[in-house]
Amino acid sequence: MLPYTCGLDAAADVIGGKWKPRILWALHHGPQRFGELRKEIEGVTEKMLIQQLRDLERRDIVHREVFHQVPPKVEYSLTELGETLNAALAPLDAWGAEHLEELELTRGRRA
Amino acid sequence: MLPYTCGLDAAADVIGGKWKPRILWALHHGPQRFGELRKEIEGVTEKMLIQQLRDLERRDIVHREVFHQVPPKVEYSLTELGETLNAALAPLDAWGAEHLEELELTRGRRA
DNA sequence: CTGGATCCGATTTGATACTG
DNA sequence: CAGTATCAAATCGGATCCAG
Repeated sequence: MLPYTCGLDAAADVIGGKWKPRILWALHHGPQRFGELRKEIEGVTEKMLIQQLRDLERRDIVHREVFHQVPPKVEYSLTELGETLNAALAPLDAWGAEHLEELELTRGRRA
Repeated sequence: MLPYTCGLDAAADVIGGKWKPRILWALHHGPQRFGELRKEIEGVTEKMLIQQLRDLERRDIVHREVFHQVPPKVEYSLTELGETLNAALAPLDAWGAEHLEELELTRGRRA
């Protein structure tokens, strides 16, 4: 596998995929339980959520904390690295918000 | 299809995929011909490059200018919207660059 | 040189049912 | 509640050949 060619390349690899931006965004507000994330991120299946969370955990972007209780409780939160990533993502979010309408218009059509 | 839930969501949709960030990055330096892009973006096939360029063109991120010559010449450049996107991408690039080493280390392993 | 068309395999995503 | 397992569908990426 080729090394990353620029920072953008590396960052894209971390946040790539359909759900990771949504997850990061959701965790922006503070630690969240699995079930809370599932409700907040509309349309995601348990499988995908777990898969993506595990991946972000592996990359040290999110922290997973298990509370040994009945019923079970697991909380996900941003690590320090995750916080810096989210900060770097903020301008992109602002850009998307600013151009939301035109982006909706040109969405998903295939020539 | 559900509407975008936040700006980040929308932006991710635009720059998503394996090659789009690389393309944006390459066009950062100014207008480029098709062949130049192909050389600069190591590993990309003609098909993928075309496909992604068309998509970015559709979204009004890149501009495509055809010079009716022999041999043919086509130049790609960033639109104004594309420029603003690239600007919003800059912090993300900086983040990736700053954490390049640790990101390389945790890359691509699947549990 | 630019780029369209087709075929194919790999990867990603999803629906559903099940477990501690 | 949090997570797993399995199977199937959709999408993505790449190789190759073809055309203006």
